[in-house]
Amino acid sequence: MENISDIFNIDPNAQTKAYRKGALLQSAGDSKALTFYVKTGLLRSYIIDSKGKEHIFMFAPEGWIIADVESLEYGKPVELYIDCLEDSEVVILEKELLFNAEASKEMIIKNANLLYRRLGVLQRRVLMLMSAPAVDRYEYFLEAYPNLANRVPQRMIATYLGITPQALSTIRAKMAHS
Amino acid sequence: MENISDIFNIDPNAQTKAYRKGALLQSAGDSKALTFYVKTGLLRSYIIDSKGKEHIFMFAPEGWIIADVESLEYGKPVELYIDCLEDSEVVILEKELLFNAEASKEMIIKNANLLYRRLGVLQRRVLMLMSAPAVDRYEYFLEAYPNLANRVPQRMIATYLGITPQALSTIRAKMAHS
DNA sequence: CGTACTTCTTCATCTACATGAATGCGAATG
DNA sequence: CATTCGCATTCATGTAGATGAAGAAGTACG
Repeated sequence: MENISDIFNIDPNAQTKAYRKGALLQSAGDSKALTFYVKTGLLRSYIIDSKGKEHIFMFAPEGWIIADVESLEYGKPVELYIDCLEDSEVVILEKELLFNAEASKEMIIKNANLLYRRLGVLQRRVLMLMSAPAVDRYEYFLEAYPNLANRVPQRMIATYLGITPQALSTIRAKMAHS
Repeated sequence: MENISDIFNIDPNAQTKAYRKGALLQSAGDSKALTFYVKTGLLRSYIIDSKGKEHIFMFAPEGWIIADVESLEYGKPVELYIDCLEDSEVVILEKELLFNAEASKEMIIKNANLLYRRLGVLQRRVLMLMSAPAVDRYEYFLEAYPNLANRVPQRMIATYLGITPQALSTIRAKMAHS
């Protein structure tokens, strides 16, 4: 996750919509996946698995873009819920806007490079999930997103890391004792 | 993982290098991360964790591109090993070629969209690693990459799924019994 | 042909983390 | 102010998958 603010040909005067904390912007099963640019506030995307458990895919603070890319790109049913963790102002984007032919070449290259960086972030995420124990994933999260740790509840950090809130609690307890 | 062949402004006459099965093309600790386009054969990228265990990040059959994107984009030390699972012909790319200003706008848009699709694939991978049990991940792998399952030894599929070869063996035994 | 090597499998044991329940606490709400 | 509710914590128990060892079968190579 790196900041992709003021990019993606986003018209700073584009019409924004305001949502209250807790508002649900997209739901699994929706007919069409949307793309949101976050001007202010904080969004998250997550799935609910077959046992009813939440798993957070990503957080999107101001300047970020968040979407169900798999659904957008492969036409699969929408699977990611997207909601507000804080009061937020967002712009709803058409996916085609990101790389449309009207944009300047420089802008497209800029956007493409940002996507490429996202790949780097996801590479890290996959490798951590496969190879690192929960405590290491937590420490990496704290380093990589220090401000987020203060804005989101522990239980959400836990489901982002792929563990339960209880497990995170004991990890934190152990870390405090040393 | 979808096919990204004949894209990425790859000159079909570009000079290719031939490598034998088992050849190591990139190693953790290398000073500069490389990008490989696979013309024929099969490559993989993987890390070796602190306990000496391998974890495969991805396979790259003919037509694919493979690289340590995190190192390329964030200037981090090279962490991914890349080697040949079959005799292969590859083209070594400069990263800048992907989105350079000389390429046509259409080509850049094409490339950017391919990157976007890769994001969709990685989204799926992360969600599976977080929420799905090993047996589901294996079944998804078989569906998504049916031909790879025949070209790659079980133990590598296991480390791609994030489990041990023993665990995969018992999963397969159970699946055969039903 | 025999030896070595790799892959796959099975089993016994161990461990990281999940699950479920109980408690305390602070913030929101009437 | 009292009540509720969400969040974090702790504990007792359960389980998916790891670990380590050992054997069977296939393959490479002298």
